[in-house]
Amino acid sequence: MNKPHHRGKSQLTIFNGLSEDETRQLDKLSSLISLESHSYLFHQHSPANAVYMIEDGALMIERSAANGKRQILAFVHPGNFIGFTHNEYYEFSVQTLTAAKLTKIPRRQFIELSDVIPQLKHNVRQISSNVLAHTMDQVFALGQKKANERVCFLLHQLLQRKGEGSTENIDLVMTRQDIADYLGLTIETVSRTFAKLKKDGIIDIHFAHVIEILDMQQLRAFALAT
Amino acid sequence: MNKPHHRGKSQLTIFNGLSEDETRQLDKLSSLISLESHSYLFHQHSPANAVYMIEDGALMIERSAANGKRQILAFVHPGNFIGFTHNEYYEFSVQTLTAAKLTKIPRRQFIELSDVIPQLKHNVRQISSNVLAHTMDQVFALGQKKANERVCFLLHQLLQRKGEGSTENIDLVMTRQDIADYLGLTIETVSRTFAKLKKDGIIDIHFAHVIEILDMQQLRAFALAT
DNA sequence: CGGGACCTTGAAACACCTCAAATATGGTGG
DNA sequence: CCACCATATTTGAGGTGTTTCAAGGTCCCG
Repeated sequence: MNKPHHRGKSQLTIFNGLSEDETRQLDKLSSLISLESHSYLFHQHSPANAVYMIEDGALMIERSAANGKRQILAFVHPGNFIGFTHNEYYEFSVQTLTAAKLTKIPRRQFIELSDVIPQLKHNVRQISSNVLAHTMDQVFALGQKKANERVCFLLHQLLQRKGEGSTENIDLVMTRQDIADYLGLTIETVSRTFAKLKKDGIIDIHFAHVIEILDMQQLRAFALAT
Repeated sequence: MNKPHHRGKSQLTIFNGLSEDETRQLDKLSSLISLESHSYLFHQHSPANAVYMIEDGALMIERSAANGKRQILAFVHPGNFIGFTHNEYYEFSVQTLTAAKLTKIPRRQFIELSDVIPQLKHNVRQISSNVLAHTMDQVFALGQKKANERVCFLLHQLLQRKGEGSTENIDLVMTRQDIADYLGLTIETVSRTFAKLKKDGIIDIHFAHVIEILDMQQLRAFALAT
């Protein structure tokens, strides 16, 4: 494929620090795929045949249970690397929140390549460490934080993947239900918590999906509380 | 070191499938350390200089916050491999629940060795996958399960590391507070939940720390609920 | 046998959930 | 471009599970 890969500002991607030749080797394995909004990239328990890098759009990683309960494990964005595992089957599903474009790389071949390109191996390890760290953060949030702290935790995460920029607006591409399933709350509690944060002057809600941070200091205090 | 390594029945350890020579190479890097009960192996944010394999005893992985809140990330047992990271600093503390013996291996040298021994590399990857899977299970439990389901979730986990044996007794080496901090509950809720499970005939409580499973089917139903 | 730490139990408060209804939003066809 | 519709969000009222605060009981170890 010849399309340029997404490269975030200072964000870590699998392409970081690769030589042109190494990048070419990866490119030879790659294909670009497009997905519609609210479609599945793959499902839990399906064979883990490929890894993906997000070029454009937003997706969420989810785990569902027989009784219909659903836990969102992460919201992912351009530059993120997903589907990497050493198990035979995926342990979660990945669903698009918007139309999306992804680079697809056969998993076996990707692993073989990462075994011979030290920089690529290093990147993969770094990303894997970050994924685990992110998941541990979520455990802490779900185990120890109150509803308002959890919502701020999410807003803070969404802010961080933009630059350390000013009090920008946050565009929430996910529904309240998605947020609830990420934070272990109900949709009503999420909605009420947003309302309370607005009343307290910490955020403003321009539209349901456009949030402005008014008091960054307080937001961070809630987000990092505990 | 010449002490034999712990090898669980079918449990995956870093030593799985290594040749005698490869095992010897690891042994040359290893030292055996002993820790008293309720002492720290290392603290969050300290330099990640070594990885460890548990030979004997029980420990817990914890993450603490400034305000005193604490989240237990895992209870670990003989055969488990801990401290492996590609970050410069540990992201959690490890504390002993009992007196413990561990094999200590310098992290840098361990990583170098795992780069040249395919089987060791494979084992490390497998273990890392398991750690992430375990953490995702915990996210699901904390986000979606009720108190009784969470307690059964823990009991079920503790049962699994013994054989698929019969209705054995479980020896809880951790305190009710540790359990509470693992499951995102309070100590009183944990205590009341145990009482309720006993009243419902699902478990029996011989001593506070010796639990017998009476109704395995119901326990699993609760543990895996959702 | 005594003392401290841990565990259990009770009662009341509270955060969050459930159920229900009203309102807002965003996409679509006329 | 607007009106309409389906869907998503907000808000209200009441219920429930979990927490908080407090007291009593149990266990273990010296």
